Amino acid sequence: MADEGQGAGSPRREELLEAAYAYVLRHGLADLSLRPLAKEIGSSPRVLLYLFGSKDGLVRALLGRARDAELALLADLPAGDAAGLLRALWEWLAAPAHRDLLRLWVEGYGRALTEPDGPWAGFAEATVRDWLAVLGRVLPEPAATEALAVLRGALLDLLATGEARRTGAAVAAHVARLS
Amino acid sequence: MADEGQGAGSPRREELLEAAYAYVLRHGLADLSLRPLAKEIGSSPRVLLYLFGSKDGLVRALLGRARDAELALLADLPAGDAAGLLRALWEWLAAPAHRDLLRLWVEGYGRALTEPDGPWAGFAEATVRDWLAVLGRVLPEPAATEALAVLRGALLDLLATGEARRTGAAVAAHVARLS
DNA sequence: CCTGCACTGAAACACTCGTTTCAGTCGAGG
DNA sequence: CCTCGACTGAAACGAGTGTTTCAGTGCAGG
Repeated sequence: MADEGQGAGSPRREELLEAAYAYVLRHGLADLSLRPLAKEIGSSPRVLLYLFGSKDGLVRALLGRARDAELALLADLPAGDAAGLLRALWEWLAAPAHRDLLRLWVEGYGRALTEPDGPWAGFAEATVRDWLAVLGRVLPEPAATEALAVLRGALLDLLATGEARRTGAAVAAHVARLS
Repeated sequence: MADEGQGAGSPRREELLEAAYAYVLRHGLADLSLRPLAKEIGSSPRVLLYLFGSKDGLVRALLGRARDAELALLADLPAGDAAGLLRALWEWLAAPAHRDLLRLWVEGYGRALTEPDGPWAGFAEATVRDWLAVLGRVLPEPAATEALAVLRGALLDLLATGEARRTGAAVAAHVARLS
């Protein structure tokens, strides 16, 4: 990496990354600015640049942090049949507590599509692969891709309309046909 | 509207809007800036502000223009059964010629979720409603919401990975179960 | 003690941003 | 001719941007 800054694995860096991550969950990544961010997490632009190398480096670290949160979810899923897995995934996606993370996720996804260079590069494709790997263990193609599409599409619907009942019913209808 | 500028329906405005729309399809909306945009479409920031009132007014007009393109698609769809409709929709979504529009669409969707105020407001929900209205004519709930989810989810997958075969097969599998 | 190293504060640099001010140009209507 | 309104160019304004420079602090190991 050419942009990691000086304190690659330092504890102070982890600490600030965590605080910045919490900040970004609330404010989004789109018009992230160093001065307001630094002020709210009790740091300074100078220090963020020192620890992350550049703003792009910071954004990359934040995106990586978001992906870690996603991978953590996918890691400790109840190992069972496909229907149970999908139900667990949707329960997680629909939980209000995860809404901020998922909004951030959609934002990063959108940016990654329009700007294939820059810090977002590869973010969209990476999450598709991550999820497909999990679903591929319990479903053959094309059912895995279809299940992923249902979850992602229903999530977009839910985030935009807030209608948990309708979107939940659609996912349930899909799951019901699996068994 | 408080932000439409002076030349609400002028021909010059339509002309520049069209040029700006083409520009935005190529460059995305995220870091749109008046000076580079004006330069490339043969105008000036001064004029854009005059015709659209503010940058937000311009962005709103561009988002409206994108939605018009979407509504035009939904309007002249072959009236038939659900399976035929879904196949036609996916064919449109997967067409390389529409990729720029769809990327712009994802970007606007993401921004609308993270910034409920501002010019993006309502964009995400509006497109969900538009599509659901069309699908609701040939499919009952929860099948309509599910079909929308499959199309949207498969589209996200396709835009990120470029794998037309796999995503197309997933949509086809879903459609096949309808009849 | 002293040297090095991780870290930080203050201030400046060199932009770019949306927007405004002022001064026009041009063609149509009275 | 004259005026009015639509439209435009040049330049400036003030704020905010990522980043750099310089000058430190405080604490570890030799």
